[in-house]
Amino acid sequence: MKKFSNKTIARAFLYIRILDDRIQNKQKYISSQELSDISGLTDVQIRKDISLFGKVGKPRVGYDTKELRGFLEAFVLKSTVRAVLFGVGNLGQAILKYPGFQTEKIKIVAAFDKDSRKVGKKINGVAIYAMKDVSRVIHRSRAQIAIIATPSEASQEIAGIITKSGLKGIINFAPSSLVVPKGVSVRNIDLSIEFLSLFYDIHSSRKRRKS
Amino acid sequence: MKKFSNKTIARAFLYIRILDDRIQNKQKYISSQELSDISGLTDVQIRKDISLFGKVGKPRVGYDTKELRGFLEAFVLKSTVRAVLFGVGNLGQAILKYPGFQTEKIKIVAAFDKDSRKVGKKINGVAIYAMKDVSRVIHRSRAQIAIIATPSEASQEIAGIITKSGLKGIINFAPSSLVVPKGVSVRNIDLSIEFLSLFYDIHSSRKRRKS
DNA sequence: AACCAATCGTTACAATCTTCACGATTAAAT
DNA sequence: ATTTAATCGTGAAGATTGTAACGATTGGTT
Repeated sequence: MKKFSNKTIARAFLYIRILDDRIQNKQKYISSQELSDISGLTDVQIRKDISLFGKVGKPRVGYDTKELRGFLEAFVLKSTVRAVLFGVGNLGQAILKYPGFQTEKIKIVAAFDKDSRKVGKKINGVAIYAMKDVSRVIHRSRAQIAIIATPSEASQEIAGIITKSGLKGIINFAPSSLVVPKGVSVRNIDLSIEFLSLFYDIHSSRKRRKS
Repeated sequence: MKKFSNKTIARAFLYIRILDDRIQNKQKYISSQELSDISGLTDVQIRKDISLFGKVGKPRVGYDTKELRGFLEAFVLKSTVRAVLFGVGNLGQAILKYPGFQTEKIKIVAAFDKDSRKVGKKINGVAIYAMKDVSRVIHRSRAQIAIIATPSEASQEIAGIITKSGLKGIINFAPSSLVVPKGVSVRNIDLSIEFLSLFYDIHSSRKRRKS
């Protein structure tokens, strides 16, 4: 399979979202310039990204919104992503209700929590299970990635459970670094670091750039 | 002021957090190798990052944990960050209770919500105000950055209110791109994109790297 | 005192990512 | 039919980021 960089892929998803919005508004074509205005990226970068996947734009016109949407999707969005969630506190519940997942091909198929009062309930249609059922539920639901939204103290232990169950991808919201076996991908989403680096950005540089 | 790259700064915050943990455990020294094992970054990168700030390591011993902590902090963490939050739904409440903020120098000083039933309440010690009071509360609280945790539809309008109030930094959790004046920094935290790109990562490349 | 091993700091190198410059293409106007 | 203007696609240059190699320093060992 041809390999595209992480950054290109992340931008491709952004383009797809913008395209979905324009398709809904019955817009037939969109130029790299317009995509640039919306996304904050440069028009050249957008053309370059898209051209990595293939030639699909029409000179003088731009890109056919539906065609480009389908084109990008074929490369990056082959199937629905099924995820399981660990930790149904505020953050976990926020994730279960996250609006971006409704339209995207992301489905949270099960949740787990230590609190026995939560077990057996459903939130936004997703059932909450006890920790002892993790392995069984993961296999039965054919989950592909896991989300850790527990307190930091529990995150490493849960990462172990997750990898033992065979999952190869983890999104970690706990402010901790996880040790995982080779072959497992981790994305750390660290709110503190986002805050602090934004703050640093504001204070250090007066001539601003887009993030 | 000397300028460091965003990536270096983000890693510096990560080092600080690791150091805090080790300082709590009374560990006196730490090597770049140990930092590497914990963080997943290479030891060379760590030494290089740290050396950008200055010479502070001791050959054959490593870095004095407290000294390095203080050293990094002096460069990147000059003062407490005061933030206001827009939208007190699940995500907003998760942010208000986010454990990473307790120890870090991040303080959420006020929250806003359209829902009049929420206005006047407090969550985790943070008062919730009505939207009409935004400007007044921002100025009185001397907030520096804003967090958008509202539905997407509202995010652009709120970004306008925020920038009119003079804030220069926005963290946007809504799956939308914001148009802001020059001089305002935006960090988009887009959960869909994180999920999808992790999923792509798992499927495309079999020879894995750390993220 | 001399040696050894661990560790930092740094220069040079490599890889990745972005921007630039410009030719190619095509719809519309005349 | 010709011209024009908008837009794409892309090879080359430039910028940024990460890696490797290795000398310099120092605590411990003999």
